[in-house]
Amino acid sequence: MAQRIKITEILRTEPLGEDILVKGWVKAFRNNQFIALNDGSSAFNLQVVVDHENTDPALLKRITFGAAIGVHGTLVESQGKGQKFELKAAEITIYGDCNPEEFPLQPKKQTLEFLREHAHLRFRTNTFAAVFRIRHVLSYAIHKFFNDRGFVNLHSPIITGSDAEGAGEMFRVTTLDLDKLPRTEDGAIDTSKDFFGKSTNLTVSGQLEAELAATALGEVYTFGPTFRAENSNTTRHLAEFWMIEPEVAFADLNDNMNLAEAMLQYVIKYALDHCAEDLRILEERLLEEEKSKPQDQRSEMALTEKLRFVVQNEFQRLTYTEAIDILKNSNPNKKGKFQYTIDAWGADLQSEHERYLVEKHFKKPVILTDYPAAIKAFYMRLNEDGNTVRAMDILFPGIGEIVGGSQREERYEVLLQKMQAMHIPEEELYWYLDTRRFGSCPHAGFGLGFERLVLFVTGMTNIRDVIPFPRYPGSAEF
RNA sequence: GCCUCCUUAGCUCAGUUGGUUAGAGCGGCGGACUGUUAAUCCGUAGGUCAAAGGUUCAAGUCCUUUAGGAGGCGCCA
Repeated sequence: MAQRIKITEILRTEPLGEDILVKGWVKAFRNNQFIALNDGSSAFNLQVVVDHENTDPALLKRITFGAAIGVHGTLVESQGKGQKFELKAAEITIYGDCNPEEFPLQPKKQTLEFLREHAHLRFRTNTFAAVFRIRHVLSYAIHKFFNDRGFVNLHSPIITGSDAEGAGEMFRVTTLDLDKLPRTEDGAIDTSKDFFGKSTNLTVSGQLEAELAATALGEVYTFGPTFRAENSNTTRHLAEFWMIEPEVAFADLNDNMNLAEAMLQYVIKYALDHCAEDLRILEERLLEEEKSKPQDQRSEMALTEKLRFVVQNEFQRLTYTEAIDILKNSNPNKKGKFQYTIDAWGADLQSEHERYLVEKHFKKPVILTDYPAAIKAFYMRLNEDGNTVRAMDILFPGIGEIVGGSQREERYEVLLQKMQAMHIPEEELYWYLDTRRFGSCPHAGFGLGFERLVLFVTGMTNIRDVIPFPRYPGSAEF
C-alpha cells in the first residue's frame, strides 16, 4: 500500500493519477458521496469521492462529521467546480468513530464563547486550526529573526527566588503542607522548611536574568511562559502568557526601538508570506463578525491589508511630552469626551488616550518614549532632565501596549538611589546590582507579549482565543 | 477589584403593555435523491425558560439573591 501523504504535500506536488493514502478528520460528508477531509497540515480540505453504490452501507454510516479516517485511492482531476482535483476512494478505514449525537461540535458556525468552553475540541474548527498554525509560524519567525541576527536564546528560570521583579503580583510556589504550615517562633511561616529553603514564585519576567546574560553574551532573548497573579478581567490579559524579552549590550533607546520595529515588521511579514490561506480564513471570519456591528465600529482595513500597512509604514515615534500636548489639544479632550481629562504633565496615559493616538490621530503603530520617571520601573535609565526615563511603549491599534521596553540604568549609584527611593530591597537584588559594579555597560531591551502579537495578526478580539488553554482569574480548565 | 449587559431545544436566536398548549433556523434521528461545495426535499423527536426566593388571579416576561458568561475600566505584556 502507498505511504501516507499530507494534504499540503498533495497541493504542492499534485500527484495526479497516483495511488495515495491520506489520513485525517471528516469535515463534511455530502450526498453520501463527497467527503471533505482535513489532516491539519493546512486549511485546505481534500475532496474524497466515495463509490457509494459499491461501498458497505454500514461503513458509509460511520463517515460522520469529526470521524478520523484513512483513504486509499487515486488522485484525479475533479469533475466538480469547487476544486481542481479529488481523491477517488478505493478503500476507506475508520480509525475513530464520532457519534454525532454526542459530539459537541457541529458543522456550522459556532460562537467563540461556546468553543472557549470546549477548548479541548476547538482545534477541530477552521478558525482555531488557523489561529494555532499562525501562532506556530509567528513563534518560529521570532526565533529565526533573532537567530539570524546572532542573538542567543536564553532560557530564564520559570521558578524564581526573587520576589522583587517588579512586574506584578506573583504565584507562590511551595511544597509546604498548607494544612500544617511550619511556623517560626514569632508565628510567621517558616519558609526555610520549604523545598528551596526559601520563598519562591513563578516568574513575572525574565528581564533581570536576561540583563545578566547580555552583559557577557552581548545579545540575548528569552521566549517563555510568564505568570501574573493580577485579577485582570479583560480581553488582553492572561494569568499565564508567553513573553519575548531581548536584551542588547551597548544599545541605547534608539537601537531598542529600531530592533522592536524591525522584529514586529519581520514576523508579521513572515506570517503574510507563509500563512496566506489561514489569514484568508480569519479575514473572512472577521468581516462576517463585523457585519453585525455598526459602521463606525468596523475596522477600516481588512485583516491582511492592515498587516501589510504595518509592514510597509514606519511606526510613529514621539515622546510622552509631545503626546500629552497632542492629547491636551485634541477634540475629545476639549469637549470632555475622555473619561479622564488630560490637564497636566505627569499623569499616566489611560487606554482611551492611547487608543486616540493610535486609532484616530496617527492611524498607525505608535512608539511613545521618555515617560515621567515616577510612573515607570526602577531599572529604566534616567534622562539628563532628571524627570523622565528612557522608556518606550509600542502601541498597536486594537491591542494597545504590545511592547514595553527601555534603556536600562547602567550607572550603579543612580540605580541604587532609585531602588532606595522606590523601596526595592537591594539585598534581594545584589546579583542584579553586581552587573553595574563589574564591567557595567549601556544596554537596552524590551518585552513583547506574544499573545498580543498573535491577536493582532489573526484579527481575533479576545486573548483567550489565541492561546490553546487560557488561564485567567477563576479559570484553569484542561 | 469596579461598572454595564446577557443566560429560552444540542447550537444560534425570536417570544408584543405580565394572559390559554413557549416558536424558528441549523444540528440530530428516519426516509427520498445521488457530482455535492453551508447539498436539496419530506417526516420526526427534542424545553424544570440558569438556580432559589418573592410580587401577582396569572411570570419566560416584574423584583431580590446566587451561579455562569460577555464587554468596558484599572493593573500591564
